[in-house]
Amino acid sequence: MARNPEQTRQLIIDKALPIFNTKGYSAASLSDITNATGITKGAIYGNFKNKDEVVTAAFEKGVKIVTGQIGARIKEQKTAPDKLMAMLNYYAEYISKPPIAGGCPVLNSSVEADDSLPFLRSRVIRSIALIKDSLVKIVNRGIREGQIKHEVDAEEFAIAFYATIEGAISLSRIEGDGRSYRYVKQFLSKRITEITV
Amino acid sequence: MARNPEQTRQLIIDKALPIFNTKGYSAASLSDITNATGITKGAIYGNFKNKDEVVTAAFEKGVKIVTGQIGARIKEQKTAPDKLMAMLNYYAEYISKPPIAGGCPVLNSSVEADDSLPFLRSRVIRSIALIKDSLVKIVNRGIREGQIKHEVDAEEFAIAFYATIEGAISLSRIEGDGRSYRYVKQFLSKRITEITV
DNA sequence: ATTTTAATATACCGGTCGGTATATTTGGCT
DNA sequence: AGCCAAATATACCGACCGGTATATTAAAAT
Repeated sequence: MARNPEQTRQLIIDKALPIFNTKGYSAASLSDITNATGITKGAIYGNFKNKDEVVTAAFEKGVKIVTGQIGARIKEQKTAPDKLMAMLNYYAEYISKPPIAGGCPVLNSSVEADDSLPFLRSRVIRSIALIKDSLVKIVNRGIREGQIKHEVDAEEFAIAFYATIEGAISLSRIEGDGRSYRYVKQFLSKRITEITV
Repeated sequence: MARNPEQTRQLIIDKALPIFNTKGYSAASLSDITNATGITKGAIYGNFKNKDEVVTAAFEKGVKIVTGQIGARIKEQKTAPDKLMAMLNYYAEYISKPPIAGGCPVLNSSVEADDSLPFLRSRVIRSIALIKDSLVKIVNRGIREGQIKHEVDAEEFAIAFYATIEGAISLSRIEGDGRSYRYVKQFLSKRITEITV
C-alpha cells in the first residue's frame, strides 16, 4: 500500500457526484473529474474498473445522501402524517439549498438510464422501490395506529406522493425557482390532511 | 434549388426526434442521425446551422406532437373533469404505445437542460408554461361553468396535476411497465372526482 | 442542350473521448 | 538505509466527436 487508496476513492466519488448529477453521466467526462479532483486518470483507473463503475459509485452515494437525510427527518416525526410532511419539507429545502448540485439523482438517473446505461437502470429501479416501500410502510403503519383513514390505498398514495414530488422537482429545476414546488407542496399537504383521521 | 431541401429537413427532424428523445441530446451524435436517415453530414449542415439547431427543431416537433394529440383529446370532451380525464388517458396510452420513442420529450429535455443546453432550456420552460396555462384555463372554465367546485385553486391543481403525471411517466419508464402510472392515474382520477361538483 | 446554382456527398480537420501501458513516486517492511 | 510493492502520474492509443472545405450531383433557368 501507498498513499491512501480509500481516501482517493472517496475523493473521486465525492467530486464526481455533483458533476455527474449536473451534466449527466454521458455528458460528463473523466477529464471533468480529474480537473475537479486534481487527480489523474491513473488514479481513477487504479481505483475503478472503468467509467461505469465511477458512475455507479457516485449514484449510490447520491442515493445514500438523499435517503439518509430523508430517513433522519422522518425518524424525528412520530405520526404518519407528520412523517409525510417532513418529506415534503425536506424536498422544499432540497430545492433551495441542494445537498447535491444538479437536482435529485434518482430523477436524473431515472430519465437518463431508462433507455440506456443498463448497469445503472437496475440500481435506479432498486432505489425507487426502497423509497416507495418505506412510504408504503409509513402509510400502512399510520392506518394501523389510527392516524390515517383505513380506506386509504397505501400503495396508491405512496406512489402518487413520490411521483408528484419528483415531477415538482423537475418543474422547479427547469424553471429555476421553487414556485412550482411550493404549489405542489400545498397540494400534497391537503392530501395528507385529507387522509388524516 | 435541387432535390427537396424541405423534405430533407423534415426527414432529419423526424429521424432525429426519437434518437434524441431516447439517448439524450448530448449522448446522441450526428452519426446516429446520418445512419438513421441515410443522409450525410453535408445535408444536415446544409439545412441546419449546427447540432443545437437540429436538437431545437426535434424538440419543438416532439412538443408539437404531444400537445397536438392532447389538444385533440381534450377538445373531444365537453366538461373540465372529462378533459382532465382525457389527459390522464392520453398519457396511459403514451406509455403503452408511445408516439415518440424514449418517453416524454418535455420531461426528458427538462432534466437534461436544467443545468446546461441554455438554448433548449428556454424552450422547455416555454412549453411547460403553455401546457400549464391550458390546464389552468380548463379548471377555471370548469369553475365558471359550475362543473368544478369554486373553492379549487386552479393553478395549484394544474401544476400538481401535471407534475404528478410527469413523475409517474418517469417511474413507469424506468420500471419498464405501466404499473406505477396506473396507480397514479387512479389517484388523480379521485382528485378529479373530488373537485367535481 | 447547356449553363447555372442549389443541394447533397465526400474527405478531412483539430480536439476530446474512454481506456491502457508504462514510468514514477510513495509508504511500509526488513 | 534500502528494497519492495502498491498507488498514482504520464504518455499515448484508436475511435469518434462536431464542424468545415470542397467535390459532385441534380434540378431549374436559359
